[in-house]
Amino acid sequence: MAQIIRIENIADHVGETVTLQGWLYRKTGKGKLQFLQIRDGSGQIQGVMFKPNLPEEIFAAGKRLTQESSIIVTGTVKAEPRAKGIPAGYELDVSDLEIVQIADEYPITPKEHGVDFLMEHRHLWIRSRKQWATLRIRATIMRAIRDWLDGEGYVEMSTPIFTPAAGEGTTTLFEVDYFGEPIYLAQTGQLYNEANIFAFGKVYAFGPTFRAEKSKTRRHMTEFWMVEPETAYQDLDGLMDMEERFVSYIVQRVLKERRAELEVLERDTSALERVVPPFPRVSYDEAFEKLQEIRANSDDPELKDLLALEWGDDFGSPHETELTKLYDRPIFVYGFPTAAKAFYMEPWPGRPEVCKSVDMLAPEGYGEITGGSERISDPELLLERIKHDKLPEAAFKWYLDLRKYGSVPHSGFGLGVERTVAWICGIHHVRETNPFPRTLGRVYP
RNA sequence: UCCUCGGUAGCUCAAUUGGCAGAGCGAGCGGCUGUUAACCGCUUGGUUGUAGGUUCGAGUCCUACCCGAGGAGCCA
Repeated sequence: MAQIIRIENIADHVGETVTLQGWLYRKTGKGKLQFLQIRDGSGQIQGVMFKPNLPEEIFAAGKRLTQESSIIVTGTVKAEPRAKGIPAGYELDVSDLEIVQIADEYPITPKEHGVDFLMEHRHLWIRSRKQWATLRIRATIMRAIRDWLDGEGYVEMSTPIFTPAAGEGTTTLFEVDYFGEPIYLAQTGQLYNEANIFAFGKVYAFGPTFRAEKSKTRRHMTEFWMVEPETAYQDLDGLMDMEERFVSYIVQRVLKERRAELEVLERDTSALERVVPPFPRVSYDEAFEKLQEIRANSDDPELKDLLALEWGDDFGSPHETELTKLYDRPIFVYGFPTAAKAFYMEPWPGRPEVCKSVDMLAPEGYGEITGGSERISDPELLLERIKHDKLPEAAFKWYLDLRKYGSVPHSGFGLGVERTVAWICGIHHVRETNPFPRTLGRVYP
């Protein structure tokens, strides 16, 4: 054995003899030549075995290898411009091969498979190139999220996952038995973060969140990750400024650090290069007009039906999709009708029928990736809204307290990690952006 | 909950009017010095989602159910 290295560092070892610990991803034999596609979790490289250059038993060991067999391979690193590995441009001239285990017949072949089969084998599917690339990018996105917020002076706060039923609408909450009492898995940490900002000024929560929605679409999961920054002394305009800087940083960071993975995914990176501030800001009223226009000009009766909308309705995904088609970068839609939004959102000055809410819609049909608002800071108005929505006042006592002891304008948003990963990776369905997705009707594996 | 489509070999799919259940891939064996979804030859492969019905005969037609996919609704 030589020095053990990881494939992602292969460029530092050209001309050296090194050892790789990994798995056989694929093999092609050609008589006296064998090509082993080796992966070690950090990358992929082709190992070349030429019979006349090797002891007979080593070459024979190569022939025995099955897909996903675990192997320890020693060889000389060569620069080879035509090699397609990850990173590209390197090859390993194999001199020794140790078999750790000959893998059983592996169910996932290089050919095509259906969604159900792949989801049933998710524990193995994550080894495949595109899944591997997606999940590496996910990790980078999660790191970029923390790096940007930490760099801006935000303090990470853990908010509870066990929560009392703060309001109505428990139909979308997962109920848990808490020593005989029903409690619920958190849908958001926002209300707690509104308490946290009065102690720390700028905070964020980052973790899993749970929604018992019976949604079976490519953008829904019952368990997903969300980052929720909340900022004191920040109004709606300040919120949009912050969001566009934040999201641009994440995208540019992925472009910088995960080129090889984006290439595996065949992602059009020019669409990502354009993600720099400022993002277009479209009011609900303007968006409403645009959608009416698109609907009027459409020849497709089905689309006309899907786009039917009255002022005051929240947008569905068909509306978001049509709207984002008009732009080549993320957009903000702000000023939604108050009736369609949550009780805590600050009303628009002089126009109480709309509120200081904002969604960010990703381009290329990906739709909503963030939702946020400026929060009500006036205690009397907040109480009025709680009563208007017939929410249990007692449960919000602590929340109302926040408006009594040094209340300030403040705002925040939630960004859905899986939807963001899907957009940046150019992946159709959010289920591929989480290693073990929980969706309606599937919790295995 | 509603709409649409589907369920046949380990996988992806085919099977004409109701008439012998097939192909490719995978796997196994052999061949090949530049493959990378390799290629060539041979071998291996079936409770047609479940239950019932019609029929001389059902993968195909009928009924009910189960499961999956896409979408809608729903979704701070």
